[in-house]
Amino acid sequence: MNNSITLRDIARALNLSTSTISKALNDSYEIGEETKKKVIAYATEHHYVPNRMAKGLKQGKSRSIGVVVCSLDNNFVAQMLDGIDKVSTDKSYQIIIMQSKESQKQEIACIDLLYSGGIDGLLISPACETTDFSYLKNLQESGLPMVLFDRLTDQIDTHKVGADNFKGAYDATMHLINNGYKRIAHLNTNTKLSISTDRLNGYKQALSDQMISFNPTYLRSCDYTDSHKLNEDLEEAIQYYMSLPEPPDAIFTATDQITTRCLSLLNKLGYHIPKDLALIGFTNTELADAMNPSLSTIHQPAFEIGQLAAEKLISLIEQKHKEVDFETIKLETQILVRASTQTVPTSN
Amino acid sequence: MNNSITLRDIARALNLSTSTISKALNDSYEIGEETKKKVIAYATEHHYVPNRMAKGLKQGKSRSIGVVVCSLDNNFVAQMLDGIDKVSTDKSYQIIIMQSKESQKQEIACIDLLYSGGIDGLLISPACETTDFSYLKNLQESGLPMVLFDRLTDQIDTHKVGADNFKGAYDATMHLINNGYKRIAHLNTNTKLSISTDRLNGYKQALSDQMISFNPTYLRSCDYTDSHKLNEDLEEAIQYYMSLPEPPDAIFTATDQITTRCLSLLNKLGYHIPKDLALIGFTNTELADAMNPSLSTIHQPAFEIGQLAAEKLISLIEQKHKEVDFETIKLETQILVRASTQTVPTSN
DNA sequence: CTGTTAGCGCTTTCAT
DNA sequence: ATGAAAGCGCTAACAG
Repeated sequence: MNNSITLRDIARALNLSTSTISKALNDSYEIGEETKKKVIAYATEHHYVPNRMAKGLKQGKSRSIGVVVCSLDNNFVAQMLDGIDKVSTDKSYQIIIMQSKESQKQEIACIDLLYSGGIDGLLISPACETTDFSYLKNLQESGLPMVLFDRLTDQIDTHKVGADNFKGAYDATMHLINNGYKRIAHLNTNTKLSISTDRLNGYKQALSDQMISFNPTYLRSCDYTDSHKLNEDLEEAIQYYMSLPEPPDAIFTATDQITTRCLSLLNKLGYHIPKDLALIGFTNTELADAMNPSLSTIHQPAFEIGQLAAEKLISLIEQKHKEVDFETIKLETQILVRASTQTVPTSN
Repeated sequence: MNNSITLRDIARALNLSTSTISKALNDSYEIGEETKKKVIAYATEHHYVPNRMAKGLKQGKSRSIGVVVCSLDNNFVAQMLDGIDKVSTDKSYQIIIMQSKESQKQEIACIDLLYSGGIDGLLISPACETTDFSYLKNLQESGLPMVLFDRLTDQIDTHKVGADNFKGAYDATMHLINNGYKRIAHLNTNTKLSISTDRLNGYKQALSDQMISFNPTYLRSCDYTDSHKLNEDLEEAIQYYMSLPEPPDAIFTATDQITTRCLSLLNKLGYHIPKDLALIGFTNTELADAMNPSLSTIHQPAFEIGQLAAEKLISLIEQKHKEVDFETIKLETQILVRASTQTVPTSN
C-alpha cells in the first residue's frame, strides 16, 4: 500500500505541526502565505499524496460511490458506466464498480462490500433475479443515499433514472405494424423488473391500438441469468415460433443481448431477414449499421442515463439533511430504422 | 457514509471490550466459544459491517486494486475487466476502475487518485498517448506493485500480460496472402506502445516471408485519442488507398475500434467486401458472425489476459518482500476466418 | 498565525 | 480468556 510521506513527515522536516501542514495544504485562511508556499513546495517536491482512508475515516465520508451492475462485459452497461464515470470524475468522486452477474446473492455481497468500504452513496441497476428489495430498503433507511438506474422497481422510493421503455417498445411495435407486419412476436427476459414489464406493456398497447389482439403464443421469455442458457432459450423460442401453424412475421426483442443474438441465430438457422421474419429490438450496438442485414433498433440514451443517475445521487449525497421529493426520470428512446424491418412481407 | 454500528457499540451492548469483539469477529483463538457465539449473534442481528477504511488505515493495506484502462465503453476492455474482476472477487480484493481516455495527463490523475486511495497494487493498460513512463517507474520504486496488461512497454520492469500481437498480425497477413491477396494495406494506431509496433512487425514479417516487399504507402496510422477524429482519419485513409494507382486488395486492421469501424465505413462508401477489398483485423466483437459480410478476425483472449494479470498482481502484493523474476506473458491469439477474406480477387 | 489535542474505527501488543 | 492502551494519517476544535 501507499507508503508515501505523511503530514507528520512534512511537519518534522519543516519544524511545524501537522495541523499547520494540513491547513496549509487545504489552503486555510489561518495560514500565512509564506508558510503555505514552503509547505506546498516541500509537498510537491516529495510527492506527498494524502491518504484517502485516513481522511475518509476522519471526515465520515469517502467521496466514493458504489456502482452495481449486472455485468461489465455488456455494451449497454459500459455506455452507462461511462456516463456515470464522467460525472463522478467531474465532481471528484471515485466510483467502485461491481457486478452482480444477475444473481441476487452476489448483488448483496457486492453491496455489503461497498457499504463496508465506506461509500457515500449507491448507484444500482438490480440483477434480473432480484425480487426482494428489503435489503436495499434497509440500507436506505439506515441513511445510505441511493439511485436506481436502468432497471427500476416500485418497491423502493428514491430517485430513479431509466429509459422510457414503454414508449420504446410501443414505437418498435407500431413501426412493425405500420410496415405491414401483422403477426408480431415478442422475446423478452424472465425478470419482474420494470424493463421487462414496461416493454411488454408498450408492445401490447401498440397491438391493441391497432386492433390486433395479443396472442400469448407469440410471447416468450428467456433466462437471462446465464449466457449459455440464453442462447438455448432463444434457439428454442425461434424453433417454437417457426413451427407454429401461423408463425410470426416479425419479432420485437427486448434487450441488447437478446436482439443481437437473435439476429445471429436467425442467420445461422437460415432464415432470411426481413423476408422470412423482420427483426427490431432494443440494443445500443454501434455495429447495427454493419450487420447482416443492417438492424433496426431501439436505442437508449445510455450515457445520459448514467450521467443523470450520478448527478442525482451526488445531489442526494450533498444535501443529505434536506427533505427531497424523489423523481423517476424516463429518458426518450430513439427508433433507428434499418433494413431488418424494411420489406413488407408477401401478402396473405 | 456508512453509519452502521461499530465495534464499540457491540462492546458496550455486551459489556465487553472492543478488542474482545474484534478478536471474536476475527475468530481468534484467544476468545472463548461462548463469547464468540454471543458476539457473532449480536453482530449479525444488528448488521454489523466492518469499516474498511479504519481497517485499511490500521493495517496499512486496503485489499483493493486500482485498474486503469483507456475506456470503459470498449468491448475488448470490458472483457479484460471481467477477467480481472473474476480473480479479484475470488481473492476478495476490490477493484477500482478508472479511465484515461487515452490521455497521459488524465492517466496520471487516475493513478494519483488510486494511490491516495490506498490501493495495494496497480493494474494498468497505458494510454496510447503515454510515452514517458517515469511516473509509473517512480511509483514502482516507492513500493507499489504493478502489472501491465494488454498494452506493454519495455520501459518498465515488472510482470506484463498481453496477447501475442506479433503472431496474431503475422497470422492475419499470412492468411490474406494465402488467400491470394497481394497488395495488403495495414491500418494501425499512432501510438508507440507494443500493441502497435508488434502488430506492424508481424505484418512486415509475413510479407517478407512471402517475398512481398513492404510498401510504405500501404501503411497508415489513425489518431486513436478521439473517437470522432478516428473516423475521419479512417475515412481519409481509405480514400487515399483507393485513389492509389495500385490500390490495395486487402486491409489488415490493428485494433478493435479500427476494424469494426472500417467495415462500417467500407460499406458506407459502397465498396464490396471482399470483392473490392478484403478485410481482417483484431477485434473481439461477438457480432463478427452477424456482420455484413461476416468478418474475419484476430481474436484475443481478453478475459484470460485480465485474469492472469490480476493473478500476477495479487501474487506480487502478497509476497511483497521476496525477490521475483518478472515475466512477460504473451497469450495466443486466434484467427477466425469468415466471409470478409474469402473471395480470391479477380486475377491481374 | 501556529500548535495541542482528541478522535474517526479498527487491530495488536502487552498486561492481567 | 479478556481488557487497556497505543496508533494508523488525518482534520477540527480550541488554545495560545
